[in-house]
Amino acid sequence: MGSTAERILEAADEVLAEAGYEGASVRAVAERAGVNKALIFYHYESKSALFDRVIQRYYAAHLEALRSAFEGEGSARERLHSVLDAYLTFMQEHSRYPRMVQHILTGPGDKLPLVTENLAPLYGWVQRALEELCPAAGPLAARHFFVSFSSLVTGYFTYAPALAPLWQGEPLAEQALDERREHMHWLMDRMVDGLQAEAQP
Amino acid sequence: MGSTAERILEAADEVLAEAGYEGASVRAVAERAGVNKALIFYHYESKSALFDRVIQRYYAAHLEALRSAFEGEGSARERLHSVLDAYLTFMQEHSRYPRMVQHILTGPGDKLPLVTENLAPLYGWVQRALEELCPAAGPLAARHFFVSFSSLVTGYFTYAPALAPLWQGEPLAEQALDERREHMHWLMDRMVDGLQAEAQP
Amino acid sequence: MGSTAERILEAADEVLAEAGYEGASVRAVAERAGVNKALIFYHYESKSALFDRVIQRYYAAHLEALRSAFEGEGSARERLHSVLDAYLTFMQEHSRYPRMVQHILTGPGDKLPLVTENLAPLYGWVQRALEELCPAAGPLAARHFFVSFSSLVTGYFTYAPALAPLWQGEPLAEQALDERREHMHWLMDRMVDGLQAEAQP
Amino acid sequence: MGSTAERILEAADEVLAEAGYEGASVRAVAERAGVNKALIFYHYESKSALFDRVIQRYYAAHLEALRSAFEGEGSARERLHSVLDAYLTFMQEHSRYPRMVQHILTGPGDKLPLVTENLAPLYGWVQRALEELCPAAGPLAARHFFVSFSSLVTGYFTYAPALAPLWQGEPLAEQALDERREHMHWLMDRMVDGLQAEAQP
DNA sequence: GATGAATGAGTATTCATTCAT
DNA sequence: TATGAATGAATACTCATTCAT
Repeated sequence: MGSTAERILEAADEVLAEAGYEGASVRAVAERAGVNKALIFYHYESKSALFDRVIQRYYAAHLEALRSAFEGEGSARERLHSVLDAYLTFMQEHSRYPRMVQHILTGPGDKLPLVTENLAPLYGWVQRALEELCPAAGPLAARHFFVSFSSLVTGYFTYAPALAPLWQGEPLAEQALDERREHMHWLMDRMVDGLQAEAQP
Repeated sequence: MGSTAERILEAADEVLAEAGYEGASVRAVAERAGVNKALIFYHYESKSALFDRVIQRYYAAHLEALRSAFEGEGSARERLHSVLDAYLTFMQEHSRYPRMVQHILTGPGDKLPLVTENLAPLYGWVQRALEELCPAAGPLAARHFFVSFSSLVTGYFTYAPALAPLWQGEPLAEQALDERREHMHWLMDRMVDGLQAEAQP
Repeated sequence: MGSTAERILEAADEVLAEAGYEGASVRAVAERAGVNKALIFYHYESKSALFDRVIQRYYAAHLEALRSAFEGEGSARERLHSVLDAYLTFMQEHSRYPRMVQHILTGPGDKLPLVTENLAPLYGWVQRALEELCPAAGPLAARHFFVSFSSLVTGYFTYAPALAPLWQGEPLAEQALDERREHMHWLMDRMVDGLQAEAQP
Repeated sequence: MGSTAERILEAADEVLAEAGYEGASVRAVAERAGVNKALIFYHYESKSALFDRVIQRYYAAHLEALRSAFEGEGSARERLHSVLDAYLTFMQEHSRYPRMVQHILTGPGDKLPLVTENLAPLYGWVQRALEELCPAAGPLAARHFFVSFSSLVTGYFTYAPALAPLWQGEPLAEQALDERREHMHWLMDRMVDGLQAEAQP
């Protein structure tokens, strides 16, 4: 539980969130974990491998958190709301994670495969969840909604630090996040409404 | 036009897009611009100042591109569509820009003020454009739609490189972007429909 | 004893003596110590901290060498001669030190506090040693003799390299230093004679 | 009078006094003189040549100021006092100069010939002024008094910045310098007294 | 497991100097 | 005379990584 390797991983998590992969340094991780710099290379092969683990750990938890929601019963609309809830709850509990992913996605391509790999299953699930609502191609195809959902959920965490000075309170406070959740469910309903209306003119 | 200072700025733009601020090096900029490293410090005070210029240049152009759309005539719905069009066109022409902003937003806070400063006027414009449609507070307040619009527009560019292997073609190709534009106009209409329905129950 | 950190310190001592703080480079120290440049920053925080150590080491030894002479028994005249002897002996054994101090004193003020700090106790000691001989104020006050003694002792080492071509032999050779010591004791006696004569007219 | 070349020389003077040769930069001189950096190389061959000029200018004025005092009439004692006065007056009017010389003397040897060259005539004059008072060799030879006088005069300016915090007032204020002058004349008298006593036992 | 020491390649930045205009 | 642009070599300092203990 509190093993050294885990303490290092936890420290790496914090450092990665604060500095991004390029800005993060092994020394910073060692200092935060309270261990010798060389020990990090004993437990993890390299800086790159260490931070890969941090991301992988998040992805594993993320996929696990969404799987049951996708596999749930009920109408497409119900399942989508339940997925959105699970998604937002996970993000709320790990608000560093969406920021890390966005940072990797917009950074140098080296780390991109890490994201792509883990995005693939999610992409498949969303495709299936939307297949009865969406046309197979065109601007209302499932793949567009996949991007839209992802952007909407993660974007809020991306913009949060820039919004803080413009808003009255902290965008990541619990109350603010609850309101955001309502906003997103409302959006989701409008999308489903719209898709159903398109289906039967 | 092709002055050395501009060649450096152009090179810095490319390097910043590829590597992000932390990953970018002055040497890389110098090599790409084909100039001596020291010359960069002659033309720009520091690495930080150089990349600030790159961002500011984009922001100036971005705000200029949106101003006329916001100031246009017509119904709220029409103006919103026109803003969305201007927004997407600008992003399409400068697809590195949204990625840079997202990278800064999710990185260490040092460069955050640069984004906040420039986000403020945009925030004000959106508030005004939505004021007749949105309630003053709660989950349907204008500020939530500001985040949603921003996330939707920029998110596509963020996710593009990760989507490429999952989709059949390049997401930033002209045809794909046109389809995305249709998708976003459809979303915009659903939002406005929803807001108008809320207004008169 | 011959640890790497000490080898670096010794090399820094030599380099500082030869080039002065501004002229000294970390590379020069590394080369002279036969170690990697980065190792210097591992053992000492910065160039500034490294050279501070060099000076502090001298000052600690210097103060230690003079303390017993100041605390000795005997008449004021005897104690002054004994202090002068200890002072000259220390300088003779560390002839780089007075030159370093003079160089700092006449250079940019950054490093000045380092000297001031260490000069303070010496100043106090001299004040006390002279209090029964000197008036409290005016041109014969102890503080003037403090400057005069200090200048006379250190000045010889300052001028030594410039004197070498004018004199027949090396001013820092043992024999020359012994003669200089006699000169200074003679001067000291003339000063004490004079002060005593002033006291009882 | 206010020609560009002179403005540069004046700026170089100030910069040299503040930073020392190693710490001084051509850019700093250019900025202070309000001219383009390259112009300095047009008027003066190099950084080294520029600062050499600064020193040479001082030395020429210094020798000129002392020549008449050395050549004056009167007893040896009178002439020595008059030289001391001229010396101190010159230093008082150019307090940067003694500090520059001390800085060069205690720095890397490159600039040493500049000092030695100019020290030689002064050395000869003092030898002659003292020849009737001093033995030809030994600890009371003229050459020792040359060093002692020089050290005493210049040393005060060297130690001034370090003394300021220990003393009540600024050591370079006019009043303080006047008191110092008295102190040195007293010392001079004690030396001459002593030398004359040695001559006739 | 864990540490202190060590290194080569990298970082941003400043230097004195040159040259075309 | 004067300037803006340009450069190669230097600056202090940090990096991820290795290794002996």
